[in-house]
Amino acid sequence: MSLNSADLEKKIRDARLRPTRQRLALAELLYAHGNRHVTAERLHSEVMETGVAVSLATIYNNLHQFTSAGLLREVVVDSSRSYFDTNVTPHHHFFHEQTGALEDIPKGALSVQNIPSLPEGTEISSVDVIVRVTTPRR
Amino acid sequence: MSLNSADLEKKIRDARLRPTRQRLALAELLYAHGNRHVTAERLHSEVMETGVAVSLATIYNNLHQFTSAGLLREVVVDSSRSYFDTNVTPHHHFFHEQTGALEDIPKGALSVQNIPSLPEGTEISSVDVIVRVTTPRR
DNA sequence: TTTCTTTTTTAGAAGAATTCTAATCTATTG
DNA sequence: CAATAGATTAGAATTCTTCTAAAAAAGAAA
Repeated sequence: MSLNSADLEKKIRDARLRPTRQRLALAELLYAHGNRHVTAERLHSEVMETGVAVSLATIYNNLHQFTSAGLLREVVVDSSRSYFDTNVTPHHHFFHEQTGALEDIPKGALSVQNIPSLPEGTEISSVDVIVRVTTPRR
Repeated sequence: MSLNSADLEKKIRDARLRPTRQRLALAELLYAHGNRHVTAERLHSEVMETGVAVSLATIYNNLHQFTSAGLLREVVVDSSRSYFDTNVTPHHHFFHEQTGALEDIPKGALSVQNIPSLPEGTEISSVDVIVRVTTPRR
């Protein structure tokens, strides 16, 4: 759950990336305190607050590199921005349509059954379930 | 399945919208020949091909107005563009990650079970399942 | 019809998220 | 250290979408 600097550096090295100041700062925010769902903008403002200057281009570069390396998973819930999830094990999501909050649905509970035959010549890459919720007004 | 001009005009009027030349042209493309999944750009180029000039702003306006009126449903599968589905009954989708093709999963087959308790104070707005598929190389 | 009101369309500007570019900088290797 | 491969950066560019304000078209009323 809680990774120290050495763990974070190993995680980055294992992904065949160099442990730069910027990457370590991002990894700290992403992995040092449990699972998270972040947008590029959110991560950018968080890292700036820590005092480590990281350009937005670097945020995007690293979100994508981490995703390719299997350290992050992109979750598509909103057509206007991308969310990245540090929990890369198979699981689904609650998405609050008003607040934009994304929350994991614990693995095991929800199940998807009877997926019909796939389009000719294809194989499943993933099955994503989004339970969209709202707070009803009164 | 196949709607004629009178049907299309009624559909538009029932949504309390005026049957303008542009709306009729869009409705024709969307509803006259079975269910479809379209992006704004695709619909724009299709309508231009028919010879009816419709600005992109109008395409977006109408996709949203149709969606609010329950004539279309927005399907979020790709963070870079919006897809609109003319099938507004509850159902799920196959999404081909390489081609961008979106395909309905017939209702009835697939089922989602054991949705755990919702975040405090919320209610379900919709449950969306996307089965992402790929064509394996070779 | 003619006129009046409301809705719709439009071009183009503006906005937001993301990607690109090409120069500079840094981590690693020898 | 020096060389080099990889990383970061500012800012420009791109893409998709929304906004703006003015002109056009539709519906209602007389």
